[in-house]
Amino acid sequence: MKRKSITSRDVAHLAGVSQSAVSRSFSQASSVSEKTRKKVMDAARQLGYRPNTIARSLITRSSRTIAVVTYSLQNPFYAYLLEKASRFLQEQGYHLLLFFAPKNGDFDMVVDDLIRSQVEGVLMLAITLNQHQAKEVADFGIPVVIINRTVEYSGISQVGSDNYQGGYWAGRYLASQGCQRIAYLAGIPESTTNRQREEGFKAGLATEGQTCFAYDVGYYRYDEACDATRRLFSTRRPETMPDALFAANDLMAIAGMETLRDELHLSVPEGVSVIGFDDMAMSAWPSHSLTTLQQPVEQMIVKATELLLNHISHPEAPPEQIILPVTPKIRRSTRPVGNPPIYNRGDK
Amino acid sequence: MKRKSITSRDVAHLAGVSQSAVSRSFSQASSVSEKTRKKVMDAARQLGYRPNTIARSLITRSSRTIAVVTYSLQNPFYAYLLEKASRFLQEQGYHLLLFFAPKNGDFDMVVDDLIRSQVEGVLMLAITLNQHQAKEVADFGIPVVIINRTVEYSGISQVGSDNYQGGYWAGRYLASQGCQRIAYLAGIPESTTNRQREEGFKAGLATEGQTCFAYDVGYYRYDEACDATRRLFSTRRPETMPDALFAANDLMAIAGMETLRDELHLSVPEGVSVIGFDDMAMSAWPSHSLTTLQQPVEQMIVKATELLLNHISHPEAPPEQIILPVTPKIRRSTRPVGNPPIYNRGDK
DNA sequence: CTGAAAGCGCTAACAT
DNA sequence: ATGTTAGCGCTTTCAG
Repeated sequence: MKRKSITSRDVAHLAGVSQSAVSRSFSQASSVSEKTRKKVMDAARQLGYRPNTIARSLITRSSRTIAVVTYSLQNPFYAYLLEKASRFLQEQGYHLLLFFAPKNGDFDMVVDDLIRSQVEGVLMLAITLNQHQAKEVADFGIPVVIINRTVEYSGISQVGSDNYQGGYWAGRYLASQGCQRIAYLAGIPESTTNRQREEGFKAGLATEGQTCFAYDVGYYRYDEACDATRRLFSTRRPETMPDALFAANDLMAIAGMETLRDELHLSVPEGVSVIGFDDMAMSAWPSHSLTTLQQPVEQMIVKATELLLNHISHPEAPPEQIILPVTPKIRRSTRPVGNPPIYNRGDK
Repeated sequence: MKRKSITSRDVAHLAGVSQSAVSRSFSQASSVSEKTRKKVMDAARQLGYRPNTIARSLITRSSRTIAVVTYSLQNPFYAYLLEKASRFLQEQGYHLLLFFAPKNGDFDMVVDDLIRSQVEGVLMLAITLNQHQAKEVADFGIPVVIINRTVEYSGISQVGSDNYQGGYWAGRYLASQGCQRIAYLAGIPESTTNRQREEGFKAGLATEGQTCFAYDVGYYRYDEACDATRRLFSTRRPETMPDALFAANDLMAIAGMETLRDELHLSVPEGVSVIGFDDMAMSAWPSHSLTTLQQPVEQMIVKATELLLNHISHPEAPPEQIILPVTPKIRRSTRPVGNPPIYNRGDK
């Protein structure tokens, strides 16, 4: 980038005004006469001048940039969150710096990078900062809002949905429907989302006098969830085989269904009822038609971005934790109430 | 952002060295004695100092930032492209500024914003710049690489895959398999990807003496593709109903299959063969098992980012157009060769 | 190897 | 309303 750029000085020369007149002309509410502004704008157009955002940021000490940190876009739910949030922030005149959390877990570098970049705020999508990292960002005075994950550090704002309630609904619904052997397919075990969904689920089962029949871990990933499903249903004896599956997110629920149907030759919902969590767009597609707990994406984004913007303009505003309700979406991956399970495992 | 930040001056004071010594200590290959560097680093740690990237960019005239412009992440294929590209660039030490092209098509503002941001390069995912916009960016001296879309402006580098060849394969394969009435489900009609795929497709059909039996437009979107499929198959007379469908991308192909199976009660592949384009992760899932043309994502990203980085370091390097081969993935959405089509439209 | 000094391109008082 | 001046926090000559 050694290309010499056109500066406000150049424009000033050509327009025959002072350099600050140029600056003023390009800032919204500054006192410039229409005449000078016009002269400046003409000269600017002629030279192809653009104000240098970096120089402006340096002096105003505001980058108008927000960092969005995410881990993976493999899960369409997060791609959706990202797009929504980005568009919103972009409309508010912010720039978006995108960071992916490294797969190797070297998150400290990202945090460091974040801080150096002078971003005015950080939006985290389902990323857990540890204590130390969270404090580092907070101590630096950068507002952070975490979406869909929580962190044990009260200094940070978080918005998520009611995972416990969702899990509770799933557990209770399956049990009340006559499912007898209900399995749980966990996300990342130590994640708060997973823990809350799991606890809620167990509490829901308990209302019907049941406990979790089987448990495996899919780490919120498609392929891992396929494996876990195989393990969960790897028995030949019907009495040890689950007749329902609650997965901690939709991606895993769909992986479960695919594996059940295609590999294990078990039918959904006749043989096994399946419930997910999130309600991604594709969960509603006919081939999946997944019963799930819908997270209010729109609301989450609105709340999170509002919160972030508010923290930016009012640094002393106390952190908030917002929990939004989830909505059960009953589709065709669960049996209608009362129907007994039917096994029809193929023999090939 | 009125929070007063710790500057290199503060660190210099504490460490008892000059401000430039601090600067040197934080830049990789600068002549500083280990002793001074240590003093500086200690002081820096103590104060929680981070070099201000903005100030650095201003003076070095290099922001180490690349803009990624995309239109939508609704299509998982693009989410995947974005993640791959971002991670790669991030590993190269670049920051990523993410821009979404506004839905209302007001792309000029984004272009302007891009330029002001002093990004060193622009990576466009499936976004068409018009002549004027392309020139604007190029004239400013910012290298641009467009992935998976082409633009009629020779001053810009582009990397895509062989759309014509892919379309050709699809057309020829379906025709040679015995399909008689092959329909085309177009993406955005005027997009180059669509035009090339369509032309190749027709050429492929022609080798078997066929022409495109029916045509409709899905704009590369799921819901639009469902509608288009309904229109395409809205006949009662078997001889006017297509027996195969080639969609310009996987998302539409899947939409087609879903609609065919669930609404129209036509089976795939027995009643209708379906081929897509892209090979998204989910296309391989059992429930879709979509025959498609695989784009070499990994390669596309590698080539595109290499090209971009190269243009950044060698501004005079001429633009290149790279076309990568696609690979047919034959799955279960197409009939094995020779099997005659079977209609089994349900009557509900 | 290190410090002093001169800016990068812009905004924001401060005068006029 | 406009020009002048002083930096924003840093890198980079240039001396020493």
